[in-house]
Amino acid sequence: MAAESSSEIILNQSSPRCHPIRESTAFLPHSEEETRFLNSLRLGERALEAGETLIPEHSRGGELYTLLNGWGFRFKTLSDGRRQILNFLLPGDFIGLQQKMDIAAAHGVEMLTPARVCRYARDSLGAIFKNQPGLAYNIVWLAAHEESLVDESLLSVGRRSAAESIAALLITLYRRARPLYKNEGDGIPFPITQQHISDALGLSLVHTNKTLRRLERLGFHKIENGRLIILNAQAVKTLVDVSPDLPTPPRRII
Amino acid sequence: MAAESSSEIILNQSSPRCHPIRESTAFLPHSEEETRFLNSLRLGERALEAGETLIPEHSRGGELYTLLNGWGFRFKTLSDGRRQILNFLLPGDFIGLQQKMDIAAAHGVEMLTPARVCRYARDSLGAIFKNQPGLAYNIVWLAAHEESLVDESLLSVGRRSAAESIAALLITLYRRARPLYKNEGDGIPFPITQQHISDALGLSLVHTNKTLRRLERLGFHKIENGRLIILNAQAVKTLVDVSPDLPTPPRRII
DNA sequence: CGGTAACTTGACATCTCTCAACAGTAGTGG
DNA sequence: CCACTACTGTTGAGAGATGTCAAGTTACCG
Repeated sequence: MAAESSSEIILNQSSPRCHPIRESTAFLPHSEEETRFLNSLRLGERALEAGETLIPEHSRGGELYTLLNGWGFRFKTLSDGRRQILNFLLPGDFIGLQQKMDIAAAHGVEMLTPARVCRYARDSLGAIFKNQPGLAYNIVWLAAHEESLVDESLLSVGRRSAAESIAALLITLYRRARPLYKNEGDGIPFPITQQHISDALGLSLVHTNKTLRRLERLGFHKIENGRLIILNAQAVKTLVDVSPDLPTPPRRII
Repeated sequence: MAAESSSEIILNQSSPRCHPIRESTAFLPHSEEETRFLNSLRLGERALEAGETLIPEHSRGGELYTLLNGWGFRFKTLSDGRRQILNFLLPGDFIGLQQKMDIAAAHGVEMLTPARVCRYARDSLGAIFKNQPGLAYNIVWLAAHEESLVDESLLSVGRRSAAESIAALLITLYRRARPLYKNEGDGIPFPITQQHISDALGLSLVHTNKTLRRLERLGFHKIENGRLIILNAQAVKTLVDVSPDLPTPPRRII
């Protein structure tokens, strides 16, 4: 993650603009009208620091956000502190749907890096559904896609060995992030600690470390200077048999 | 599950009707117009046998269904046969969204009991989004709610012990199913084998059996004659700290 | 230069898995 | 009516993967 201004500023100008995601070719475009409509719903940006909580774990009916910049994750914790990361959030992801719908057992959201989110008005969902069926469709697409990520994670945690799980996670993150950072040379930014990997895969920190080192010694990947590089994608794919690449660019609300 | 006619019949009359879910008070009602609109999209029912596959694992762009009757589950498998059940499907659940949206890595769907589903026309999603924002909203609600089930399952598999996971699963199923079977006396129908529990929680069959027996000996629950009864809900809740009950009745597309 | 967070590594404990055998039940066909 | 098969459930014994504890090391930051 490039360093980003992280002062806690909430822009709320007369015409609140959210500076768009850089690599917009990575996403399906909106129509003129959709863009205009979304502009009218924006409350402006909010900047967050690394480690900051965007949504507390048991909140209800909060705001809706699109992640413009930076990484985060969704999580749940048990009363004794055990934590499970549900999935990682990358630029373009839509945040807060479950809370908005007052679904019980909603998760928390925390940032991994300094980040900017675009805030949407409280009744945006209703407005989008009434007036912009195309955008509403995007929202379901995003929800269904996020669920598919959790599905994949559940498959890992439930049925893959530690090494397979970790390899699958690295590959999945690489695939999701790579299109966003095409212009930055090899690999992707990797602001995730071993503790995060542990919490995402239901492993202990120690075992995660040992397995990660083993994969690195075997030449599968390299993590250095906060970047992840996949060195032997073919071998990793053989090891983990992940599903094939996405055929179409992801949708978005921004 | 009561025995159900399970001949492979596809009704496709001039005015295809789907016999509604019995206990409709368990769901949020539709408006007159919404009901009329849904009627126009229905292709009729399809009856399935226990064990039958409704959606094969790597299919794309299939039909959409609402489960009227009977239970099923979503699943993924690895190439060597290891299987993970993602969540269980109960009457009222909406099926096939990920496939419809051509999201890679979609799951399969299989029935646990004889079941009836209501089939919807191929372009129903678009029609609903264009014309019935309220129903479109229901679809996102259903998608977000299903994701919250997977979230909870991931928390179990990742961070709970075998006993905690199993107890949490039993409670969650009980809570979901109980409103549907209020008129049947105690407990809920329980068409789930120990192998299914294993595959849902990432456990071995043997360990599942031993843990289940232990919980039963401890007086937490009872499974007999294909029904599940929770005997000591308070104790189980203490053991697993699941989230509080849903505040509102679930939505539906039917 | 001290202090904190992240990362490493070894030794040992334990939960869960695998293997193996058997019991109960339902369906099937002779 | 009885074998026969298939599926589900049950239990014990030993093996293996992963967790826990403990002790550093490295990197970063004020």
